[in-house]
Amino acid sequence: MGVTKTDNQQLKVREKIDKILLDKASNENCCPVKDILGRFGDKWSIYTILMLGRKETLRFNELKTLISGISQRMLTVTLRSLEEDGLVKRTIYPEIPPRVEYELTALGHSLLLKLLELADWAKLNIHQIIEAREVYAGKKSH
Amino acid sequence: MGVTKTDNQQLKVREKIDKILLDKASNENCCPVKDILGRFGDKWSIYTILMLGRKETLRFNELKTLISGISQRMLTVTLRSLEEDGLVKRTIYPEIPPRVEYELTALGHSLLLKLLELADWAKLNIHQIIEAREVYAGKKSH
DNA sequence: CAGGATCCAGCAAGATACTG
DNA sequence: CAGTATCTTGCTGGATCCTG
Repeated sequence: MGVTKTDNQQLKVREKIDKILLDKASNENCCPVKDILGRFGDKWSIYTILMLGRKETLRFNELKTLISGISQRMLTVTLRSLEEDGLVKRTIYPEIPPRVEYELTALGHSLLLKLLELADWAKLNIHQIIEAREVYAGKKSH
Repeated sequence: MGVTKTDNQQLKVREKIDKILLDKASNENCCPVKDILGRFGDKWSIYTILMLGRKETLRFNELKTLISGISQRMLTVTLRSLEEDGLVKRTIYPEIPPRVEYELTALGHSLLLKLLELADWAKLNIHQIIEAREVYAGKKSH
């Protein structure tokens, strides 16, 4: 034998990584992961997706109130990029005063689920990370 | 009845979101997800983690070669922040010429797995997203 | 009410030169 | 070899004013 279960897992992981890196080559200059993560790696996208996940639809100023600290411009920019990626649907009602409603698309909902999984990881390990940061800070000042 | 399976799923999702947002309140000013995502949402962290996932250990210049386009400074900064969070272990061998080896910690490996899951989502949906972008671009110029 | 346009500050990130 | 230090720049994101 000589091949443990851990070794096998390792091999699978490396295979997967290689696949992703291959995709990168086939695409222009960026692997999908990086592209996607780049999208919601910004300051507000995650909050926005989470907030939209809590209700069916939300209006612009409702979102602005829910996402504390966001500026008008950033909310507009964030919503536009999410809309552009097909994660958020924007519906304009030609009324006076104007009304615009935002909601997650099916794609947006499926991303939301993945984000929640990642959130679980984060919640599970946040203490380890914080601890590591303290250790690191301690070593630095030693 | 009147409560479909979809409704139940929706409720669970919203519950989960609420939990995350509560954590945000208990922490300083940031939910764990955002904190964590902020870390590897930058330009190079993901590549670095992926590359480190392919080998046991890697030296500074090996990494620099593997991650095409990264500058010396950015590699240093990226590795330091990953080390600070306890995702990467840095071992210095006091030789001449100096040798420094980097490897993923257990925590780093567990994050790698989650990143690969996200990568799967990205690979599965990248075409939908690209299509959405084209539709959006088409609408804009219409 | 929803958001477009503009201006500006601050930080992220690149290039270059130097060091233990 | 594996960085650090410094300078410079480009873009993110904020504030403000304006419009359909």
